[in-house]
Amino acid sequence: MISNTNKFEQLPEEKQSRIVNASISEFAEKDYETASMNTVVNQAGISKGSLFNYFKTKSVLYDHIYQLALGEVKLYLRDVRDETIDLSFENRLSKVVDSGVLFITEHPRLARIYFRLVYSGDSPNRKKIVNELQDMSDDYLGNIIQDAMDRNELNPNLDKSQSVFFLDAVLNRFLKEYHLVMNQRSQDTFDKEEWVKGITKLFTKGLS
Amino acid sequence: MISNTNKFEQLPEEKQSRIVNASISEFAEKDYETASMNTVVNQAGISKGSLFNYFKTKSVLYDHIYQLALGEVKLYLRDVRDETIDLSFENRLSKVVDSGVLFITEHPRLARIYFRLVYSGDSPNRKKIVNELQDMSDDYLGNIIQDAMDRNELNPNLDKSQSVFFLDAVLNRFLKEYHLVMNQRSQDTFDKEEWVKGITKLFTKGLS
DNA sequence: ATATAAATTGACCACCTGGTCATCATTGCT
DNA sequence: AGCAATGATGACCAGGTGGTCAATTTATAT
Repeated sequence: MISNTNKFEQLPEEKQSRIVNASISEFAEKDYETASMNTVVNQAGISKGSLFNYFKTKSVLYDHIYQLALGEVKLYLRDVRDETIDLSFENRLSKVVDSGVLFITEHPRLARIYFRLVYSGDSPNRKKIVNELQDMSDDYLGNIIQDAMDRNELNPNLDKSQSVFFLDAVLNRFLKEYHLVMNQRSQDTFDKEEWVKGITKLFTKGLS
Repeated sequence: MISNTNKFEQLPEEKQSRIVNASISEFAEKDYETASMNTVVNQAGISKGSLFNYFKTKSVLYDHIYQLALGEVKLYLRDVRDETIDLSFENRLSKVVDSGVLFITEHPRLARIYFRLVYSGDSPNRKKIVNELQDMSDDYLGNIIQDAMDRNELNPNLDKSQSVFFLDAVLNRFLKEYHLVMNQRSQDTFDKEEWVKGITKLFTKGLS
């Protein structure tokens, strides 16, 4: 018995997914402190003792769910990175936004957990996790910017880490807004292409 | 007895400020659900019954504190708007950042409550409050951008609301980061001027 | 079929929450 | 001084929390 989640991973898949599903829903709906283990066990249709047998504490369960979400995000990021190496900065940026939008559409609850995590919440290990995400984003966007600088699409004398910060800020905020609009089911008034154009223009030419 | 907080406002100022102080600390440290009225009464040195006499519910107390914070923010915004009407977009932006930095420095706990509120949290009336703040920001930054467009400092064909969105995203994220760095007392490595320069450059000329 | 081991259960625990209200203390008025 | 009214108190309440564990069910091996 090496891993904490070993007991859980040896469960029949159907039971696993019932538990994961219930946990995702609960952690998406309420923040860490407010999320209830009782709700999880009821929704999953298992007993409380079992859940605490599979995951020693609430914090361990949260960590498991978070790792799932992170893994999923990484898949999307890897894909879009590989598929856009040869594109211009503008086109690449556009694809990155698309990928974020797609993730939110396909995994709205995971997106919600993500936004909860980065934008506040008192999840355990929050600092560690946020730093981890920050490093990932810095690395990811840093590469895209560096490539564009190498091709003279962006000013090669840029403060790279600052530029990454700005890019990250705008992308994250945009995706957060998109997530919100999606959840309110009023996406009709939301012209994604117009926004993508605006973002790329801002970063290439500014507002003047 | 018209207002809900009337009883509270008739208290001796010293007692009022003890209660306000304790409340600010508690709501700054924990989010709404987790913040404890017991902690507030202990810290303020009053009895529980009294607190619930002054503020009928936790939510009413929170609202009172939030209104205080909002009022304070508005003072800063009004000041910087009035003082910078004649400045160029760049200089004006710089002053806005300065003002935000000053607010965070002088009211770190209120800033924390603010960030908690906008970036997540399940405060009561959250949606209403966030919309209120959003409108305020839209109005405020919208004016600055409009002025710059009128002077041909920014492209007059800009999508204004989009530009406001971007500006708001970057400014907020920057201030959030600044607030974080301040709280870790490691501001030595933080070159504010360099960041202000970077922000104004991004919005005027982009990254190329 | 039986004995053993492993998995599952839910009543139960100590603790904390927002909120109440009978009781007591203080004040102001005559 | 005595009375009334108002203010302050904290024990108390119902309800919820994360977590435990003796007892029971289920699976395995012979």
